[in-house]
Amino acid sequence: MNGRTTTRQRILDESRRLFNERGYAGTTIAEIAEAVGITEGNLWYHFRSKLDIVAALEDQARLASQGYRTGFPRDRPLPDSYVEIMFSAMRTQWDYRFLLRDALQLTLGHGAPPDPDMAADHAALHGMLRRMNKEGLLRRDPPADLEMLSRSLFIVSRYWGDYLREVEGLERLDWPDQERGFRHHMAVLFPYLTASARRAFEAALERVYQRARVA
Amino acid sequence: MNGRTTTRQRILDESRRLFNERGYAGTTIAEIAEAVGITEGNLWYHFRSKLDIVAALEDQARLASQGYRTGFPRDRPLPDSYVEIMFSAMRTQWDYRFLLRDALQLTLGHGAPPDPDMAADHAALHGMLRRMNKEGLLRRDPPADLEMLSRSLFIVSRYWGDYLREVEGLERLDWPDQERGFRHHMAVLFPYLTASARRAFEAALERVYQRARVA
Amino acid sequence: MNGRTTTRQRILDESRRLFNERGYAGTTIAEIAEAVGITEGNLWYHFRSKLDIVAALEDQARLASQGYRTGFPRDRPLPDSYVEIMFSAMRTQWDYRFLLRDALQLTLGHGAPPDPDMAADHAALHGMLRRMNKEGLLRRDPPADLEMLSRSLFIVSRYWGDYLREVEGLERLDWPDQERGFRHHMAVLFPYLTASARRAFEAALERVYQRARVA
Amino acid sequence: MNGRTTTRQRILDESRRLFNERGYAGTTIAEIAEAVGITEGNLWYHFRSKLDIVAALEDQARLASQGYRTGFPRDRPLPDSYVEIMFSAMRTQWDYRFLLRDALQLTLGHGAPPDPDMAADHAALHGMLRRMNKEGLLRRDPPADLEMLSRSLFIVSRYWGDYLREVEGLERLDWPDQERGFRHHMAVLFPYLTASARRAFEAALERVYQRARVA
DNA sequence: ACTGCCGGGACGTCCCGTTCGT
DNA sequence: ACGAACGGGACGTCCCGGCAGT
Repeated sequence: MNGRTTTRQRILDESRRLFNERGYAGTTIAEIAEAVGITEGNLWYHFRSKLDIVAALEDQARLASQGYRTGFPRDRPLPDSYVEIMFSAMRTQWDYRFLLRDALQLTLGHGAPPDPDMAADHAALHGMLRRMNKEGLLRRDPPADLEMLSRSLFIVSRYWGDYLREVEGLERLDWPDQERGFRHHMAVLFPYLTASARRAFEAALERVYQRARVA
Repeated sequence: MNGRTTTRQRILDESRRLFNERGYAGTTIAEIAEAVGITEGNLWYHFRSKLDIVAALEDQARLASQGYRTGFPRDRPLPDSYVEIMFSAMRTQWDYRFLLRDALQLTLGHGAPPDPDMAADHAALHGMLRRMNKEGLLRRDPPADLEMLSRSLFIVSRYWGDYLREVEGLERLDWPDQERGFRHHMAVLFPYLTASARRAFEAALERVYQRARVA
Repeated sequence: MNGRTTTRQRILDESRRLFNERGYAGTTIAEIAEAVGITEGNLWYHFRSKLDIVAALEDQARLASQGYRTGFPRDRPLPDSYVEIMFSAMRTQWDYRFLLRDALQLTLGHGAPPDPDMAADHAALHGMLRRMNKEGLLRRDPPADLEMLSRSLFIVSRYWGDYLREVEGLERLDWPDQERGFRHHMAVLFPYLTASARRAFEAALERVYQRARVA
Repeated sequence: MNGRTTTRQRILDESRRLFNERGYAGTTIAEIAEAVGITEGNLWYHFRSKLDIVAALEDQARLASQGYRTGFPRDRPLPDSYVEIMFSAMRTQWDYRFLLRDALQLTLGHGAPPDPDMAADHAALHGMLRRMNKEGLLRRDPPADLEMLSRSLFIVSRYWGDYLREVEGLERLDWPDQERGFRHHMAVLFPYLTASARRAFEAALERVYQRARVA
């Protein structure tokens, strides 16, 4: 309609939305076409099969997650990196949540392994915790099992959106909701932090909040 | 075949399994009938529609969750109640996980509210934390936001199974896996407990483990 | 409608007719269903895919051709066996001609070998010629290459129907047409027969004709 | 790409190949466009419909068959004309075989008559046999029914390619295969020839073979 | 309680013809 | 001459609900 090749992107956006809302199998080609405002025939021109759309969305998700995992300068203070990466990861995992939720259906038959990017996100989190431990940000008193702690933290941020949807009936994840999710993530991490580390995290959080409110 | 009304139960069991594995929309009546070993016509005799099966499964799930929420004697020590209830909740939420995951598809159209039992599970957890606080099992030092803590704890136990499936590729939740999940739940709770409370929880955990290994 | 399981057979009959007339790809499921007088949904109950119909027709054809290849008593005079087998083969090859004509489309993808029954028919013909040679029914003067002769004979009877359709525009193969085809087959064989063998074949032919006219 | 109007010819070549291999209905516009290496929109520029392609191919076939039917000098010895015409006819009938095989689908609806060129080829063959009879090349002993003989001969050469494909699984008709086919054609004609005519045909055959091996 | 059969409709796919812009 | 994009509809598949018969 407006730009040149926007139709393809509009298809991807609407597909992602519908897949997330109704699941892959619960979404029909006709619904996608209608949401985009084109005919099914035209949709077929852009993507020859429903799985082709998923493949394109997978590429998008991969690009996004690689972006925030490698895109932050190593010399930044750890709390800032931690907060920013976790926020980006939460957002991406939510935006493409059907990829994980319906993974079993999507790979049914050609037995693909579980998504490697999920594990990569978790590994990044685990790595940051180890670095925080080395740099003395974690308390020694209740000795933390970093592996277990990182997994719990991962779960809280990964499934925060699903929790909201299932328990509170929300269908969209606005900024305040995401902020709340991150606070729950932090509620798990905080008792393991030293007093000074807590202050550093609070400050880092505040910086991200302000930037987000501007945008 | 053997008993009188076993067919109905076999239908429910297989449906639950398939719905969990492939999602509601991704499972066909024919697949259910074939898995049970009966014809589609016979299946129709027992349940007139696919949603009727879901309704029956919802009743089962409701009965189960009400059972463990009200079935424990009030005079038991809190740690024992906590551990047993959380274990039962984890199991039930996993066994009927499609009810939550596909809730949006299942209520699509007749706009039903989000599942009340989920909120009830969370409320029970919240209530136990408040009682634990009153009885002095929680530390005062890092003052816990009980609402937030209970939500994080809920998320860890509720989505532990999904995490395993998505990240580690598991398709079944055996006892060791459930035990691991509960340890992650505990890793979140422990830094908020007093030293004596921790010992009480460890003992309660051990009792449940032994009982489980016997069965 | 009338009998118990006739629907399945009616589907096979109409499918065979339409596949022969319009080719496999040129025939639609809707056309078959309409020709049978049932809905597409019901047709799907009997055959879950278009290729399933073809598979069932292949079985029918295999049974028929095995029938006439093994069903004739070995002690009959050779000319009678020859005539009867060739007639039956002509009929079956015509009735299921789409199986051969569209073989490439039907096996496209799962690279099946060419139909073995065709080769079996040709082998049976070759074998009869060898027996005729041993028993002195063939002339020695223009020494026949039996392999080549049997192939030419096979081609004339196999493609007689196609010839009629393509050149004379016929769509059905009535008895007089089949008889004409067999005469062309015989026109190829006769110059290779001894005088007495010719008379024996003429008599065998006459017997088949009379039987056919009665039926 | 290279020449100006080559695209049109490339379309015709690939279409003919695909139609022969998969049948008219079994071939899609998209497949043709992909085989040629152009877009469907561009293909539409050259041929507005699938049937337009067929019409152009029919013209090509007509031109070719008229060429070999009228292109041979009348004063050549009969055996040479016979052999050369039959070879050319075999080749053309094979190259455009889908025109005959799928004739029913192609004319479905606007009830066209069967292809006149087929009859013309057969008429030419019949005419040559009559001339051969007049010039004493045929034996009197087993008196040949020229009409029937010419039809059998026609069938053997016309369907030789189909026979190879159906029974021997070949997909291409190389020169040795075509030569074999012509030998089978000759195996039908030979017993009707006089001894001297046979020698003349053998010599004519040899001349064609040598010319073919050079090219 | 269970089977065989059936109808209507939806889904994913895909095809053919067409229009634009370059 | 050619590529990008598109519309409308058909095809094969398949699903869900339903009923007669036993």
